[in-house]
Amino acid sequence: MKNPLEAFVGFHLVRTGNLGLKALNSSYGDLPVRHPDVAVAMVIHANPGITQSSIGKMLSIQRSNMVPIIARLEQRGWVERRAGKGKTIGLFISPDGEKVMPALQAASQSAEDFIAAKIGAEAFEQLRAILKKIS
Amino acid sequence: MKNPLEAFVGFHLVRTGNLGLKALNSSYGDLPVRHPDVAVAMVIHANPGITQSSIGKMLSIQRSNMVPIIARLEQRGWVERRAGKGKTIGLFISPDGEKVMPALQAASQSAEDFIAAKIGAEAFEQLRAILKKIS
DNA sequence: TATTGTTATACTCTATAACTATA
DNA sequence: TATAGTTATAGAGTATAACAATA
Repeated sequence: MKNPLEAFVGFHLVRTGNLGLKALNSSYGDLPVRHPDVAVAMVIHANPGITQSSIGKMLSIQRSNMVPIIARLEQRGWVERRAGKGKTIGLFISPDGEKVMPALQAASQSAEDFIAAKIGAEAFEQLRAILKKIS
Repeated sequence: MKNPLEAFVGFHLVRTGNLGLKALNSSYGDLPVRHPDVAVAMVIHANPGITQSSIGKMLSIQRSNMVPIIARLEQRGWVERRAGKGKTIGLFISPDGEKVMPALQAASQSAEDFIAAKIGAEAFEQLRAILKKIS
């Protein structure tokens, strides 16, 4: 049976995007997070005091869709909000958040390993370089 | 501002997958289709008489999620169903479907061009080769 | 028992519009 | 005006369970 979609990068991107999604979310195991939560936590961790809007721009997440993500992270006590200029709110990883960050990093890394094992180390590195070019 | 996710292929895949999704769906313009419809139509076109289940396996779409896709294609008169062995139903592109296939192909190709323009022809070909390796 | 088609449903993620508050 | 945060809502896509029909 022929798969005519193999020639189309667009369709491939959609499918492999879903593969990445499943790899990431299954890697979290019992951790009560989804992949956007982890991504946002990592960005806050690397940029203490960053605002929701800035994170949204960095990760291509709409402002409105940032709200429930931050709310979850705050509710778990992993992220703190401190008033900034105007209506802005600075975001910081809390002490409890610092404790869980290594687990989040390790889980994300295991998803990386899963993908690398699936396509081979060489293709994996090429893929990383190209995707980096896109964003 | 640092973006720690640039190091993670998994997150990249999710984001670029969404990029591919938007590129594809916006390329269809006035055509009353979404990207799964086009993908399925292309597979039927390349494999006359194929069953829903086989398409689902090829494209990683659940059996249950194939139902509304086929229903839409049939309702538009682009796809015909003919009884096969047992409970199986063979799928075929109808004459009306044949007429619209070039437009679907062209639209999908324009999405390809959009992505290629975004990352450059060289990276695009590398990307195609690697993604082909995944599926 | 295994496969196919189907229905119903829940969940995740994204998109849009509109509102308030601040500069 | 422009930006930040928020609320509400709609839509697309995926996942799961359960059922009937056929081999």
